[in-house]
Amino acid sequence: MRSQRFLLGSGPLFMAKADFSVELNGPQLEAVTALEGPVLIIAGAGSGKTRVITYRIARMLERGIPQQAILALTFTNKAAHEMERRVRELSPGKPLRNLTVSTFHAFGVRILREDIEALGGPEQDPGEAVRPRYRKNFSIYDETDRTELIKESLRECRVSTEGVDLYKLGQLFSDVKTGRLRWGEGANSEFRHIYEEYQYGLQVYNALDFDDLLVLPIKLFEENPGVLEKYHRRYRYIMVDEFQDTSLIQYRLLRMLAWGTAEPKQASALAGAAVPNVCVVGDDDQSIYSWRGANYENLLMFEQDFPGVLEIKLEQNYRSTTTILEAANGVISNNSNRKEKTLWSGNSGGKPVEFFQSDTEREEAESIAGNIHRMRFREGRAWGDFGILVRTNSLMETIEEALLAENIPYRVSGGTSFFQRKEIKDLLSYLRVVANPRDDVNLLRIINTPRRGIGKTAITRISETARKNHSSIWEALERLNYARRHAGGQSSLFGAEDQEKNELEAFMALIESQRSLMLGSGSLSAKVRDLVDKIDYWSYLVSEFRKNEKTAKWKYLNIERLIQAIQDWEKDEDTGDSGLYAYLNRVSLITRDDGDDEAGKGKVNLMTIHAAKGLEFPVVFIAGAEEGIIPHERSLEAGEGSIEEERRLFYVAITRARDKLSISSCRRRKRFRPGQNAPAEGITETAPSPFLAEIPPHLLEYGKEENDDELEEAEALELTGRMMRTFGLTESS
DNA sequence: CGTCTCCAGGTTTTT
DNA sequence: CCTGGAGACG
Repeated sequence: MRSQRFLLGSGPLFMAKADFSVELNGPQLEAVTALEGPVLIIAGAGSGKTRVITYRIARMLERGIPQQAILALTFTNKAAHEMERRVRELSPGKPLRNLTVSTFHAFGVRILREDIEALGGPEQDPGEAVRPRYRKNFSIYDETDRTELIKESLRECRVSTEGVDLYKLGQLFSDVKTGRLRWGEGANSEFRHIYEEYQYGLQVYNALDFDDLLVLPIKLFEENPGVLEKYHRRYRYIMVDEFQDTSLIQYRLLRMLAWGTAEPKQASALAGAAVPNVCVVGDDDQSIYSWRGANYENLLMFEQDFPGVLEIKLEQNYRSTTTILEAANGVISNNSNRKEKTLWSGNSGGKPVEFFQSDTEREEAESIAGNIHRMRFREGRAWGDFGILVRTNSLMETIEEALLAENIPYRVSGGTSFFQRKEIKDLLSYLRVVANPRDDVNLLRIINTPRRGIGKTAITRISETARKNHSSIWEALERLNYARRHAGGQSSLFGAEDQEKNELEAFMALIESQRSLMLGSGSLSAKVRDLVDKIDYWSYLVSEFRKNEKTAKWKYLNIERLIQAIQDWEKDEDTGDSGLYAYLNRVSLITRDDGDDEAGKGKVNLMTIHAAKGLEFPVVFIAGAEEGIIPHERSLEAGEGSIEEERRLFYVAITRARDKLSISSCRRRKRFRPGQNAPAEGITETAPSPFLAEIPPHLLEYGKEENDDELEEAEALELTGRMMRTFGLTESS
C-alpha cells in the first residue's frame, strides 16, 4: 500500500528506476525490469507476485510500449479485474482501453468474434448435407446450456438419459475436446456418436462451449497463418499469471501467439531468431486446478520451448508471520515432486495457529462469527480484515446464516453466480436469441416463458422439422412461415391449431422486432427494460409464484438489478462498445459471483479456497477442516496425485493469512451422502482433517469453545468500540 | 394438449 | 432448501 502512495506522489508518468528499486527487493526488481525475452518467475506465496506483474506493465507503459502490444492473461475474471485495477492505480489518469488484461477464455472470445468466420467448415463425409459454419454472433454455452444440449443429443441418438451422469458425460466431452483423452484411450467410445451429435448441435446453433473458446482459436491459427500473424504482431509483450494452472491447450495457444507459428520452433531453427517477450509467473505449490486440465509441467515445457529463459525466484514472503509460514511449509513439505524453493519471512514470530472443534456446523459458524466480533473490538480490526475460507460452496450457507444473525456485514464470492438465477437466465436467453436466433438451447428456454401456449408437442414437431433440414429451430420456423404464406395460408406444418400458429407467429414477430431494435442504436438498458415490459415478465412471475408473492418480488428485484447493472456498464467510461454483442460477450463468461469490488469493501469475505487464490487477509478462518472435506472424498476417488493437490489447496488456504490463522472443524455434520457411521439421518461423525497433523504441533493452539460469558464480554467490547468512535478515536487501521 | 402438483434427489473446486 | 421431472388433471 505504502509503495503505491510513494509512486503516486513521485510523478506517475515518469517513474524513475530509483522508484522501483526502493519499492522492490533484488529479484523483484530483476523481474520487473527484464522486459525483453522469455522470463520464468517462480513466485512463492505472498512474495509479491501480482505486484511484480503490475509494475512490469506500468514500466512497459512508461517505456513507451503501446498498450495494444501488451497482453496479460489470468485464470479468473476476478484476477483479471484486480490486475487491471492495480495497473490503473499505477498509471492514474491514463485511459487503459487498449491494454488487454483478460482470462484465457475471454481472450479466445475476442479472437473468435473477430475472425471465426475464417474458420473452415467441419470435416464432412462426401455427400453429407452441407453443415453450417460458425458466425460472429455465436452464443456461448455455459455448463447449464451444455447439459441441455447433451440431453438433446442423447434424445436424438435414442439413448435414454436414465442412468447417465450428465455431469460426467460433460466432463468426458471436455476431456476429448481438449485432447486430454482420446476415444478408446481413456474415453469410452460408447459415447462417441453422442459427442458427435453434440458437436453437430453446437454448429447448427452457432454456439460454442467453454472449451471451444480455446480450441477454436488454435484451429483458426493452424488453418490461417495470416490470422495468427496478425495477433502475433500485435501482442509483442505477453504475461501469464498463475502459470501453474495453465492447461495444455492454453499453453499451446500462448506458444503460438508468442512465436507466431503453429508448431513449436525447433532448436535448430531458433538460432538468431528473436525470442519472444513472454513472461510467465507461477508457483507449483499453488497448482490447484489440475482437475481442469492444469498441468504444471508446463513450467518445464516453457524452458524447452523458449530457450534462454531468465529464471527468477521470488522466495521472500512479505505476507505472513513466521508462524503461519512454518505451518504452511510443514504441510506442503509432505508433497513430493516440488520445484525446489525456500520461502522465508522477514516478519518474525506471530500468534499461534488456532484450532477449535465444535459439535455441529451451526456452532462452528457461530464461533467464527463470535471470534470476528471479539477480534474486531479487541484488536481494532475492520470487517474487511477477515477472510473465511471453505472447501466447497455448500459449506458457505451455515456460515452466512451465522454472519447474518450476528449482524456482520459480509460478501460472498464464489457462490453460484447471479447470472445463473433462473429469472436472469430467462432474460439473458432473450438477449442471446435476439443476438443469435439460431441458438436453440436459449430459444427453447424462452419459447414458452412467459407461457404463451406453445407446448411440448408443438415444440417436438418443430424440432423434428428442423432436424430434417439440418437447421436450427428458428430457421425451421422461418421456412414454415414462408411456405405457409406461399401456400396461401394453407399449411399443415404449423399444426392444426390456429391458435398455436398464431402464438408461434407472435413469438417470431417479437424476436424479429427486438432484433432490429436491439441491434440499432440507443441505450441497451432502456431496450432491455422495454423488453421486460413487453413480455410482461412481472405478470408471469406473479402467476408462477401465486402462493409465494415474496419470491416473485425477489425475482423481479433481480431483474431490476440486472437492468441497473447494464446501465452502470453502459455508463462506465472504460466500456468502449456498449452494444448487445459486447454485453453478451462480457456476461457469458461470468460463471461465478465475484462480489462487487466496491460494495464489498469493508465487509467480511466468505469464499471457497479456490476463489481465494491470489488474495490475502490479516485474519483467516478455515472452516470445515475435516476428513472428507479437505481432502475432499470425491477428489480422492480420482486417485493418484489428488491427495497432493488437496494438500496444495490447504497450503493455499493457510498462506492467505497475514497475522492470524484459525482453523476449525466439527464433530458432526449434516451430509447428503452419509458415511458409514451415521448416528442420525443424514448426520455424519467427522474427524479433523489429517492435514492438521502436518502442522508442527508447537505452532498450534487449541482454542477453547465459546461460552455465554464470552459473548457478554464481546458485547461489552462493542460498547467500548462505540464509545471510542463517539470520541473520534479510530477503531481500525 | 398444456399446466399444476408432488416427490425425489443433490455439484469439489471454475471458465 | 430448491430444482427438475413425472404423472394427474382440466
